[in-house]
Amino acid sequence: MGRLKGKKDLQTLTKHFEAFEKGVAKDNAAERSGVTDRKGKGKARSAGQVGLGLGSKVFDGLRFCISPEIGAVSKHKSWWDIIAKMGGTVVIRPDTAITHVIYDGRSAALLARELGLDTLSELPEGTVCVKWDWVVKCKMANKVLETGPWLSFQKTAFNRAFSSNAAIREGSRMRDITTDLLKGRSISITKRREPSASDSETESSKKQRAAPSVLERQPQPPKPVPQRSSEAAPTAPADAYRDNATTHGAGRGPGWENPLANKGDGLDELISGLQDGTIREDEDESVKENGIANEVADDEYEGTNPCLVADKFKCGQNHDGADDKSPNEYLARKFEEMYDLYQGVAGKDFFSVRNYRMAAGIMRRTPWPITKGADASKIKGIGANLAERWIDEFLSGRPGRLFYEDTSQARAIAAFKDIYGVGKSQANELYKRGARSIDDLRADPERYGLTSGQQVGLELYDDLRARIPREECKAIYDLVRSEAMAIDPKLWIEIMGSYRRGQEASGDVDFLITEDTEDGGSHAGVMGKLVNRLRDRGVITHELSQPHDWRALEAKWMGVGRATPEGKYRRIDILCIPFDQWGAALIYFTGNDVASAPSQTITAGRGLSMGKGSGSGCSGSGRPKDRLDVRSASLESGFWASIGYRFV
DNA sequence: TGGACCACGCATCAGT
DNA sequence: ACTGATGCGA
DNA sequence: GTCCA
Repeated sequence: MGRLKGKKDLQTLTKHFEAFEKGVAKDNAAERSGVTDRKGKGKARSAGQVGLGLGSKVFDGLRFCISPEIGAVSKHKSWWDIIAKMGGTVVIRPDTAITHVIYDGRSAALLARELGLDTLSELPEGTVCVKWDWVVKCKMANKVLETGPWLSFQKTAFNRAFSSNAAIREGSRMRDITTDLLKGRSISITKRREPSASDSETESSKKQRAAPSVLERQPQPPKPVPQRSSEAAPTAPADAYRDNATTHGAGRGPGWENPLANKGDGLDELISGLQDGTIREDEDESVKENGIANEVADDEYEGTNPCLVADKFKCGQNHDGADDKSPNEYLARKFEEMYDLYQGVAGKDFFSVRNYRMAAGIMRRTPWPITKGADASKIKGIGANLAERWIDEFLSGRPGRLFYEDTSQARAIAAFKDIYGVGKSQANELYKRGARSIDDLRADPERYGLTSGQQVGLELYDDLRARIPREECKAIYDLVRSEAMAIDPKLWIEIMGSYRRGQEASGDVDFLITEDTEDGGSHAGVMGKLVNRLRDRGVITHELSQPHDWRALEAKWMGVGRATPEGKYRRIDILCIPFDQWGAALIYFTGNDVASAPSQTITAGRGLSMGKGSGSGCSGSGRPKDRLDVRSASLESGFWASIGYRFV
């Protein structure tokens, strides 16, 4: 009887709560400035005002934790409101300053779990668990009543454990609000997870984890195509394709040779050029951002990096080795540490984390030694926050916030994030809900409300995490291609990703499919047939996402399959694209970290965008950026040249 | 002070 | 049933 | 997180 159906509930409620907190802050401000008539509308409010009279803060100094409950958003809202009106403070997660917990349920173990604690003994000493009724009575009496009759749990095991276990709390890392006022910081409970008696009592009857969502549903049968060809592609006016057609017909550019006729197409050569040792496959993220950072830094300090473009994506630049050139290597590493650490941490927004990474690049590229934060804040990209809060702390040499981060938590969350379908947000949520290992999740999947896709990810955790040997990619490719050919021999189908980059192993296998429209052909509808056939052959075993429109020229399918019934399960993506995007898509979806990631970045930096939007120049929308349709192949070579990027 | 900064398609879900 | 927001992968 | 209107 999960009171908490899923993590979504908590998230939703949290959102409401944040809104509520804002409202309270505003109200307080308004009160201070003498505005008494607030535009509140709940009956709870007026009742409270009537009952209390002005300035009567019955709950002044008390701090309440109300555990989230599903399907009760409005109830909680009114509860918060009432307590706030009575002068109390409301929090949604327990901290070291709470005085009361509102709980109407029946089991201490349940409550502990809902609070994200291992046991209630982690609550601050003296915390009282009371039923909501107590608040109501207090409100009516206009004073704080004895809690006796309204205790959530009568004097029993809980209360005993409570008082006798005070010492344990030393180890608990429940948020100490006296030292940690940081907003958004997640509460970390690192006490070893010891299943309590009540845990097993309430959980043992759980049924086996839900079966992985094996395919049972067939894609819809093909329908007649209303639209006739890619000319009608919605992404750009027909004019935009004129040029493409030319290049198209010529078929000169890299990636334009028909793979059927010519297995190794032009891009392969380009790719091989990429691999000549200066480029490391796994550099990914930091590379592109360093690119920006370099640019930024270079603006400020000309001459430090004479060969800007050339250097930018040569990831050969030492990342971890001694970089003697930089007097600020120490700081750079610290920021890289921060980036690694916070990347998986909820509560840090995308841009903040990205800036840590940028800061690392800036540090490394700043030619003069930074000795204090104030110096650094002069640099574009380093603001007051980074300078004062972080750089000064790093330079002080004292263990700072970074030092105190909980690595066991980080490790658990990192493991969760490796589950397909579980990202930063969910990984943190799972931890909050008490999970500490993959086995915890497997032992009781229902408790965590995993989606079907996530269940597949959990079920196939090891397989999906494993790299796929090139050999096996090839085997899968052959299977897929033969089915595709059986559907329509004129299809173009190419394997993408790291396989295409010549890597020895890949994380997944993805396919790009199109068909030349020249002779009226079209690959519309192929996706469904192909998936069906592969499923029948047992190549495809699980489905993770389907295209909205199986017959669209642009469609994406994601799932799991294997080359042989004994083989490991592998992630498989299939992508259909309009024919005229083939060339660009080859580059784009080959997804080379060197080519694709920085190309987005670098174009963005130059006021261009790789979005699939309009053709060139959409000033009408007032958009600051000119749009360059990269997907139009004719622009391809010119595009890459225009941004000053060369493959070799 | 508040918005821009940011790929995009699909799944899921809150709100209505 | 529909819409908009969010999370996710890549 | 920083930067800019």
